[in-house]
Amino acid sequence: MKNPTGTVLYSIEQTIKEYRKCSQKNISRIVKDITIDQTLVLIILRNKTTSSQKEIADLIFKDYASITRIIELMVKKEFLIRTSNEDDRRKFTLELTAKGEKTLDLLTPAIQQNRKKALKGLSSDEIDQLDKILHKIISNCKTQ
Amino acid sequence: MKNPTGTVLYSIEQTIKEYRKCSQKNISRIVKDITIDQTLVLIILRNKTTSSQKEIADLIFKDYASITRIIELMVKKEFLIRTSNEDDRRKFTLELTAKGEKTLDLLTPAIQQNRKKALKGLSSDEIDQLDKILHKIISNCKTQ
DNA sequence: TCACTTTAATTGATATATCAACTATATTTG
DNA sequence: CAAATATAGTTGATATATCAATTAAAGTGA
Repeated sequence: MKNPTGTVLYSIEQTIKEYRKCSQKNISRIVKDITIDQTLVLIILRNKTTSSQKEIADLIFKDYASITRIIELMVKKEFLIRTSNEDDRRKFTLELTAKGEKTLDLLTPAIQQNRKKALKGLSSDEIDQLDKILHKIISNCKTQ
Repeated sequence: MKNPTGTVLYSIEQTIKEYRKCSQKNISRIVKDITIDQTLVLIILRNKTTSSQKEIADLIFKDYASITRIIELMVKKEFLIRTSNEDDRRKFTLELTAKGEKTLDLLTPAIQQNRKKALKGLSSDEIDQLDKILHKIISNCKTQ
């Protein structure tokens, strides 16, 4: 393997890119006009309808600015309804529309299949090991 | 740890994001006006001045369209010189300018430090393990 | 209560990601 | 050789990433 950096960090980047590419392809087969990031937002909001944009951003490691624009698109495409939160008028309440629900239902099998496919042949021991090492790297990067 | 997907794939994404954020911050301290992707292109071109845009794209998993635009910016900022290749006139030859060389020299210690910091406390055994598992995932994603 | 600080979200600017359509040049094949 | 095909790169459109500056609403403390 030619690796211009000579570090495993390069493999991490390669992995996530391959996974995203493959996931997007499978999702697009079923629903055109939705991205995997938008799908992830649907997943988050289905479980917890009270999420604010900040909570979503923190949950999926995105900038608030990115979330603003993703949500905006999803509202325009009628996957979501955004209403201002009366308890805290800086916030919004985000909910799936019927179309959003239906879309997520349609995509759920593909999403599960994508994950299963990516992790095929890995023992739960290997996955635990992987997660542990990754979190060590995350913590290293965070300590400044 | 709250993980909305419940899979390690989420940790992979988180890891690369933290690493990129941390790397960009340290690079920006030294050279303003350069991105980590541009830095990576400098690194690649220093080792092998004959690289075409396609070769660079394949090496760092980027779309040809992305490379076109990254190179364009780097030429504009005078990090690179782009000349058309007489052997194959579809291609270009890319070379670092003196400014590109100097910039990379300036950044090299920070780049090495970033990598070292991210992987601090990991045994070479763990790193091998990590790389092996990641390549299994990559290969899973590629087999369609 | 009023000034100060913090928080949630937005906006503008710029960089990158991705897909599709396209141009120009090379290569292959009948 | 001519037609078909493949390759290298570009361009347009749209989505996301990131930073900095800004707005509006809460929260805090004297």
